[in-house]
Amino acid sequence: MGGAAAEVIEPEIPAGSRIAAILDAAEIVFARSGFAGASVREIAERAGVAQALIHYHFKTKENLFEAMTARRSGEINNARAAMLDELLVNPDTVELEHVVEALFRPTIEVGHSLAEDGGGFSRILVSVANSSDERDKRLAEIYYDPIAHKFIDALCRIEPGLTRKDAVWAYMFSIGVGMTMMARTGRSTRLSAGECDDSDIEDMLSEIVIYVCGGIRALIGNQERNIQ
Amino acid sequence: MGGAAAEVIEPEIPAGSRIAAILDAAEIVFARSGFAGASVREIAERAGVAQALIHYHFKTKENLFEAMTARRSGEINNARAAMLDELLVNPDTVELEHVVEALFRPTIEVGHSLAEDGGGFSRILVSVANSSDERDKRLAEIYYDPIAHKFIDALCRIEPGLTRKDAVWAYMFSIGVGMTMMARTGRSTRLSAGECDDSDIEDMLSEIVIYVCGGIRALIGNQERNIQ
DNA sequence: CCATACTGACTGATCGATCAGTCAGCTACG
DNA sequence: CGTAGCTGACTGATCGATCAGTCAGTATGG
Repeated sequence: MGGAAAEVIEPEIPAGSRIAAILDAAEIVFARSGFAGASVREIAERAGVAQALIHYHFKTKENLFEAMTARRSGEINNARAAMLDELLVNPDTVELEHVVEALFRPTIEVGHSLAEDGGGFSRILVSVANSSDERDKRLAEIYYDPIAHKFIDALCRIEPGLTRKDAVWAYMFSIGVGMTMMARTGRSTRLSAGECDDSDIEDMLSEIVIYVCGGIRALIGNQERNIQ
Repeated sequence: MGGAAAEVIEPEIPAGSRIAAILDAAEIVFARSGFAGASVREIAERAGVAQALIHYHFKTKENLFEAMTARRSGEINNARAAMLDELLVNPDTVELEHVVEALFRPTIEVGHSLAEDGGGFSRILVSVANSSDERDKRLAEIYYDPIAHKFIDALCRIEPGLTRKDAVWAYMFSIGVGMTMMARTGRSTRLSAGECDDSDIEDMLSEIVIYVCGGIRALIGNQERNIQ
């Protein structure tokens, strides 16, 4: 019930260290089994360290989960912010498609780095974003609300016909579409008998950009209809 | 691994029975804590039965989870199919908006029946749909792929400009948008300072229909651009 | 010499599952 | 009618396994 008082963890993790090994292992295990389903023992085993070392560095399983989330979402959101800022240097030439691209591309590029099946952090991101669990909601608020506001502001700037309210809906719905991409369940492949391969990320992303931009522009159109 | 040989469970559950009480309790507990996070003990306690009774009726925790999923998804998908079939009686007058409405409305109406915060089965649906876990993927395939094919077929019929491939993408992306609605994390409310209330289901649904139809129509437009 | 990094051995709690056994109700037979 | 035989529903007690977390103690490098 703490409320607003929450701080971002970002403690400089030296690559190649045991701590990094633990976080890598945690990413794989949490991605496969979820928070409750994962065991600290398995993470320790995969990282090649004693279980007690995890508690030594991170104190609790929850802290470990947060540290792992913080590391990757830092990477992702720095890349997103950089792409967005670069676009907004010349605001008049920015197209909606560019903003949507900046929203999704960093997520898939770092999210699929680890784990043998390319699932990695993306899977964790999906479950955190969709969870009603208090822990997950808190993480979403701390690590993803700031960048969300940046993108919502950008939408309002480059599409002046969009109300603030519709911009928030547009953002939420678009993130929902992105979840389809990141969950990587193989369902689209199954439903299409192979035509829609959700492991072909480039193809999928180009379809998503078309769909999402169409959705956002429809919200603008609707607003104009309401005014007239 | 098993493969195609999977059967739909649908064993006629008498309402008011102890079995129904167990399923109701399971729905609430699984929705709040997920599969791994939920305990059979807590479900038994909430249902007011001995823990052993759950194992007597369902044998394993997994079977219980499947039975619970089967019951609600049966309800939801029967309603969806009925709405869709009624629309397709007069295929020429059907608008895309009607199909999208048929896709989402039954889900929210039965999905929010149980559980104090109105979360109920919707939350379970979200996690099953986005999970890469084998158990969840199997459930999605058995209980949701058939209705998915129906909707994809309907999209192709009423929007002839849509290729089969883009219809599958359209379906997947739209389901992704629907997840935003069903997860009910309160994030849209937070990001909009109250303007976008994700507990106001009617408002949310009307925005979703606009967005989703815009997205689908954009995929049609893109196909035409490719041909020219 | 001392702090930091690290470990093996351990704890109490909780997990899903199993067990023998109770009990109400039904059937069959004399 | 009555009672023996049987069944399905259900329970309390308890199983071994596994969980997150603790702690005393060791190794190591500046």
